[in-house]
Amino acid sequence: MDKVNKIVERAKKECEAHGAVVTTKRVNVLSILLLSKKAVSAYELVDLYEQMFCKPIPVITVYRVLDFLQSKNLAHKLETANKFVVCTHVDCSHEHPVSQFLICKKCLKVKELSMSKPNFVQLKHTIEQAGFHLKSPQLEMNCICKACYASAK
Amino acid sequence: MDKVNKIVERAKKECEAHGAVVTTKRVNVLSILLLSKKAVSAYELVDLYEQMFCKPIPVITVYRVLDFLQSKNLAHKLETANKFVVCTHVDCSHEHPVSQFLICKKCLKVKELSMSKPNFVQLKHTIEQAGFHLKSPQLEMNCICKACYASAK
DNA sequence: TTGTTAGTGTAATAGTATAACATTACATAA
DNA sequence: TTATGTAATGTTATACTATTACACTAACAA
Repeated sequence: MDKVNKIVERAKKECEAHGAVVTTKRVNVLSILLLSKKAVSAYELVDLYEQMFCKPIPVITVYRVLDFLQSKNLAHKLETANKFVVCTHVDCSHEHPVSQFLICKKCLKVKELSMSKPNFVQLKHTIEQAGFHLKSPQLEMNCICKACYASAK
Repeated sequence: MDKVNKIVERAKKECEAHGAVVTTKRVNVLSILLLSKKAVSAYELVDLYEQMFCKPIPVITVYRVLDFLQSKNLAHKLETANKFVVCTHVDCSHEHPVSQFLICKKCLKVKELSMSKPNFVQLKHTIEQAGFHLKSPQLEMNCICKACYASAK
């Protein structure tokens, strides 16, 4: 719990540095994401919020908080899973890189990697050649984690 | 229309070669996908089906047909859009490659590229290093097509 | 004080997907 | 032919994901 508080503190500072208002709900939702070992849906966040903070939260508010967190690069939406994760780079201030998410489709554990610059340049080039412009480079890989792979045998 | 029929004929042969039963509904849904210039949702398929064939089709049947088409590599689901497209490699019989989908988030036009073998090997290696196994290598890129990009100015 | 804005709440609804169970069509064995 | 099994399809209901429209509140500025 202490660990989480520390990370939340850091996130708060990030927020303030970006001119963002840090409300209780935003901190609480972020805390849940930080505590979660896996990607969670908006409706799961509603349930977890009530469990952890003994207060109900409407799902629309969760979506709005998630939008806010995403706009500050504190969280990501996994489009292939319709679930959300905290940004693992929340504790570093440098420019946000291209993310590659390895998503275990069994347990929803997620690992966020960064793409190398050369790879990114190459990718972008390929896309331009095909007549498209890359909008938001976020790659999601349909994976199985070691643990699930082992237990599936 | 003739062109579509030809492609459907080819798909039929593909199906039969794979030991698949080719029903009217499957052909019809495939035809709609072939005719569509963009990715379509299951419910859009329900509407288009009724328009084109003057017969209602339950959405569950559409989902089942889509599952079938996907299992035969005749169609793909775009996970980031919850929409479906015909496989552009439907007319070649070789082993199915890794697909990279460039998806225009404005008009839903989709281009399906194949990943080079070296890139795939590298990707796979990276993923293994991170403690995951790649399950189905399908990459979806959040893009804007040239036409939409130009008209957005 | 009044006005403005950001944040949040209430209620309804749109859009995506599947579960559970019933029925039909067709092939094949008895 | 009849029985039987299997694949395909249909009916109904429901779960899950996301947003719209409008109302309310608090904090701050003019």
